[in-house]
Amino acid sequence: MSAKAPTPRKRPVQSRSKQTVATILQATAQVLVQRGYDRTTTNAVAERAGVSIGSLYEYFPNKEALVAALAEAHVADLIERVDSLLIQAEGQDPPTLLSSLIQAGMDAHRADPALHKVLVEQVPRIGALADAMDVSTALQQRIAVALSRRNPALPDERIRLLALVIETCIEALTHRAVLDEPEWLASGHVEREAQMLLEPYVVRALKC
Amino acid sequence: MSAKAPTPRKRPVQSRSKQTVATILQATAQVLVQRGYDRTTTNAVAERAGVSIGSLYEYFPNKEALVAALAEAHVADLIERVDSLLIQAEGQDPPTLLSSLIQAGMDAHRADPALHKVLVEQVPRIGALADAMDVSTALQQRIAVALSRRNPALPDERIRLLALVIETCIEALTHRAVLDEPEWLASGHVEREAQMLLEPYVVRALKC
Amino acid sequence: MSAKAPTPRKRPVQSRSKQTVATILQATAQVLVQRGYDRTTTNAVAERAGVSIGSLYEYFPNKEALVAALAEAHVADLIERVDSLLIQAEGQDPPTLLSSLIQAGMDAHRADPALHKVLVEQVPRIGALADAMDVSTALQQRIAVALSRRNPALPDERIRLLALVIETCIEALTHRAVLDEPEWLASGHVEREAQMLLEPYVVRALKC
Amino acid sequence: MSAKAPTPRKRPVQSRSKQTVATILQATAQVLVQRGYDRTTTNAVAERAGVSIGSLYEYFPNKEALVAALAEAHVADLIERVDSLLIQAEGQDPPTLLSSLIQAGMDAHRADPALHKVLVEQVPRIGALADAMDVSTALQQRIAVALSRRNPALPDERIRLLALVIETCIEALTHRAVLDEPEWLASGHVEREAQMLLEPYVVRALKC
DNA sequence: GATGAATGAGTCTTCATTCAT
DNA sequence: TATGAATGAAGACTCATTCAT
Repeated sequence: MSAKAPTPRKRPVQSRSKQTVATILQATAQVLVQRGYDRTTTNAVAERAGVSIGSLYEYFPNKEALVAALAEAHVADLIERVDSLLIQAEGQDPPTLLSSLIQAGMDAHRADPALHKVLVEQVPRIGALADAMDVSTALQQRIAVALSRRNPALPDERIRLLALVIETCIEALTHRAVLDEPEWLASGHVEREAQMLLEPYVVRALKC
Repeated sequence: MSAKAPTPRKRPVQSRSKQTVATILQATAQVLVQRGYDRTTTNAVAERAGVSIGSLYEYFPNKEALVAALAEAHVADLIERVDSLLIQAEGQDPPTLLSSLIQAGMDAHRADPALHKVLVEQVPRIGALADAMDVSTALQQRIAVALSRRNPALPDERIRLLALVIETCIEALTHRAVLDEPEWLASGHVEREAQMLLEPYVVRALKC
Repeated sequence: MSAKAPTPRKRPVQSRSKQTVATILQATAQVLVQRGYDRTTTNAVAERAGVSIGSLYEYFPNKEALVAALAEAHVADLIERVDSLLIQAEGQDPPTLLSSLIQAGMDAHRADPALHKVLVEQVPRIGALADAMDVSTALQQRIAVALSRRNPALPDERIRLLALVIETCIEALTHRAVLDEPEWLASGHVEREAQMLLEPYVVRALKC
Repeated sequence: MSAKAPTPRKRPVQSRSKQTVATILQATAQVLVQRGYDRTTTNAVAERAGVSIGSLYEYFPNKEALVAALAEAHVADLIERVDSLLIQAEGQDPPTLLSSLIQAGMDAHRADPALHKVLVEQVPRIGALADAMDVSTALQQRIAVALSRRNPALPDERIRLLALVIETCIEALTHRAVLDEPEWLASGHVEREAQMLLEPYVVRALKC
């Protein structure tokens, strides 16, 4: 719960170590979802993972690093999904691109919404955790690149602002749907609405 | 930080105790901004407020309630601003209404952005805190009413979905601006962009 | 919960003060029975009594004195009952005397068994409280006097030992009945048994 | 001291931790005798035991459980003594049986009278502590069995009442002697007196 | 006398982290 | 590498008691 200067720990190289790390991260996710961040203790995680608390600290220097690793994995997964959809959308027109982005955002959050909720609502965005959970910056960069390809004439700042607006709204709508209105997420209402909201905006912006 | 059965506390009635409560809440905000939620201790708050720890617990049963009271006040202030702008926008056309909403959101967050940032990023949305910080529901209801006046023919669910989209996007853009791009907030870029994004969407939706 | 050197407080002389003291003692008994000694707080007593905490401390220097006063009253009541029965038993033969003693003990404990139970089981016998709750010494003296009248030839130490045995057993049987077997108390079984136990013992002892 | 939901603690399995638990219990007894129950703090116990406060809480969830464990051990020791004497008294006549019971009671209390006094006079009979300190029930059962063997014809309720009277008186006389008149305990006076009191009663009761 | 807001020393208890085995 | 017993700093919270009004 505090911020020390953690001793750097070894990265797992052997497969057994990798397995241990994976087990610990799974346990972290489970305990996090069950108890919330504050009531998640490293001891509980170790017990759930079936490893000793000493072993846990062999791989993670402190609690923050533990949760950060989990958050990083979660974020990496999300980024990966977006990337793969962006590749498919290569060369498509702006509305289709947008649709892919929306799809990617929604899909990503459907993966483990309970974990996502805890990470968003309870994990303090501070220190290493802030960085680990910063998915927005990465997404905005990718969106900026995609937009820039559609209209290379647009000034850089304009592109960045557009990307910010698009990414912010998709993420926010997805979160709101996941957290508050799961049925609207499932029924595709939110998806459709996002498209209706963003399509005119993007199309017009790319024309200028 | 969890579900206790806290002793019910007395409500401040005399002016002396009202002053004490106000002082404690001010101190809470200061310590929260300075240290973050986790490192905020009730003892530190009491010390900062210049009252004894006992006095703090005279009025707040635990840390959670303390922060919740502060969050409630913050949220109430925001709601009040929106309400006053909505009254002014009474009878105006949709674009102007939208402009007022955006204005209200941005203004509200400009009031104490540092406190807002801590509340959003670090305070766990759990128990009493979750309720205290739920500004979205209240705002969506107000927006729904305003929209319904402009087009009473729209079905209720459609209105609610529209309100959700509008509120979510305004809040998200404001937050993103406050937290990540304060200069774009100051320069009015974000405001203009929000208007460009939402105006076509709202206008078209109200016509159906 | 500790032992300071309490400032001596004034004794109530006016009738209003006496009333207040009585009210406070009643409240003490109620809270004590409801919560047990440890969880009895002076604030709760004051609130229950309908007086301010300041007023309570006007009459009782500390928590210990408060409970001690209650215990003293309880004990005085018990002693009074025994005395009145002993006067009636004046001049009667030993079995009748014994019967009166047993009767007195049982009756006394039937008065407010719940309070009695708390005083016996939870109030720490320490400092002023130890004295306040020492009913045994007083009773043994009275019993010793009564026995001595029946057989003045018995040496003093023998008398004291007899009184100790008699008083101890009556008190213990009554307590056990009150606390564990109320139905045997109500049905008179314990009373009869005590008589059967003590009568031969007393009769024989007084003959030597 | 009330109804919490204490985290379940680990049972000591390794010899190292068994030693720790034993040390903590010893320290508890010492602090209890020195300071009394109220002024006994878990920190003081840990310090006296030479272990960290964390280690104490590793094995005992709270102060109540700590003292309860000690009381249990004390009571178990007492029961064991009675059992061993009862086995020796197997087949002996009632007066001898009675003598053994009295002997057992007195001996048991001679073991650590100071601790016994604190447990009896200051530890609140509440929650886990009430159970831990309930030696009477166990003793009465044993006495009932022994009596029943001497006269199987007696109805069960009669047996239980006899056992209650015998146990109550022996315990009370022993306590009184230990707490108030140690010299009469040492000289054997109390022992002799108890025999004189109970022998006629028991002999007569078993004949009916 | 009465009031009740304020006090703060003192406790219990947790849990991230270390280190002897 | 693994274990898990031990650590202890740190923090939440209570309640007997005081004293300004």
